[in-house]
Amino acid sequence: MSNFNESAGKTLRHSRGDVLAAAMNILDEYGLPDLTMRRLAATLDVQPSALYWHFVNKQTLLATIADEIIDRAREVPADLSWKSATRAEAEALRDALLAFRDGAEVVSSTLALGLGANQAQGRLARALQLGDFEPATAETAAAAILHLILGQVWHEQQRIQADSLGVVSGDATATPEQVSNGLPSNQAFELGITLLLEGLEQLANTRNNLGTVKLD
Amino acid sequence: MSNFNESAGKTLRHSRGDVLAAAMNILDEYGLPDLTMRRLAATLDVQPSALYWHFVNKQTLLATIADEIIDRAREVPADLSWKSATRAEAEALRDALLAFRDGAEVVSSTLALGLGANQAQGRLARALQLGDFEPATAETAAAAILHLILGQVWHEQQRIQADSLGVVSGDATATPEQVSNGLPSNQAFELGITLLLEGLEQLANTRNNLGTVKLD
DNA sequence: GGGAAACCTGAACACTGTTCAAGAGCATAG
DNA sequence: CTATGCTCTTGAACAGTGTTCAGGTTTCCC
Repeated sequence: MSNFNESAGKTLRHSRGDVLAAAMNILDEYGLPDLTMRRLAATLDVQPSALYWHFVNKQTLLATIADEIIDRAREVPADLSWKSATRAEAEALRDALLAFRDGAEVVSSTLALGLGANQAQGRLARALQLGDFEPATAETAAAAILHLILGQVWHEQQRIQADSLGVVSGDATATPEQVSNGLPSNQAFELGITLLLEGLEQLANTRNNLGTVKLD
Repeated sequence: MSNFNESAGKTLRHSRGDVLAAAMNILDEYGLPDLTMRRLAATLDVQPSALYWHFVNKQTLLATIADEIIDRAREVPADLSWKSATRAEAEALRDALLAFRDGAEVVSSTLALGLGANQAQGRLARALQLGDFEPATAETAAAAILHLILGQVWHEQQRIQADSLGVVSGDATATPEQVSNGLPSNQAFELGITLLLEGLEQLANTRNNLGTVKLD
């Protein structure tokens, strides 16, 4: 039999973590549409059916990836006000999503299917609890912030990919920052959560001063 | 040859509008996963390839559906303040999304791909312009509101479908309103846009009083 | 009637996720 | 040192997806 294994390929018998890592590598390098079970199996030198021993579904694979993506969001300082803490959590979450190609879409989908990625909302809600909001209010506001972040980053990552391809948008040499006459992504994100945080502070004030809240 | 056409089936030669209508019917009755080109063709008594004369892609079909969904959003009164007008537009948009099964997911996807559904953001931005916000600010705030609506309605419609199936969530006879200890959908939506609108009003005030805006 | 445009057929291509019986590889116990 | 059992993989197939294309109809209009 051949004795020297050239090209360093055949590493037999992978673990669930190996499959997850390989999947996240494909996702980050080639994007979500290229993350197919057959391709994933090929990079592991394995038949596609072998993957189903580690993950019962492709959906649970994606959910695990989503959990891992948001698990990598950095910790925020513990001695912040509710407002700064919430903003810091939001920024950490945004960065975590941006750190992975198509990260927002993956997390969005699995969150919409109710599978995973609850930790994101949990962290935001915990930061909000530092203010004296009712639990249901904090949880709902956290969901709102999360939806805002996911929508914006999804949009942003889509445009990154569209720009990487040769998609010309009408005029040649279009201003790279504002495609649809809005603010650039960073400022758009900052504006969004600032608006929500200001709104929440207003809510806290009226609650403390009047005891009841009057909307609009 | 047979002379009486029984079972009232064969209506030959459809138009683009027919295909669109049939597709929207499948979407509303059976959901997005069941909206396949083969099934659509079958309901029209046509081969799948025939559909590609009317729509070059399935994606453009979905984009057209998305446009149609938000086109059906009701008009809002013209004599409102920027705040009431924006809220009214947001509610009209939400209702339009809820009126169609998986409406939020369809609009979300096609909007993320930059294909259509810009009218939604346009209407929100136009309402915001009634306040004296800078155009870029109004456009960005409109995008934020849109993302919030899409995220919440997507989540809501997902749960509607999950509840229609036999998905039990831990405890039997779980409270039908709040699954993850947040507010019910209507109030969650109301809270979300109220926060954004209050934040915007605060922004307008500080701008008018100080000439410059200080965040956080 | 003739010509052009609108619309459709039939068959294939290149994929996708998923299932299943069967078989290797490897550790632990007798 | 063989045997039992668990972990992981094979190979082949199934049922489904969006899409293409050359060649036919049917319908409208001059």
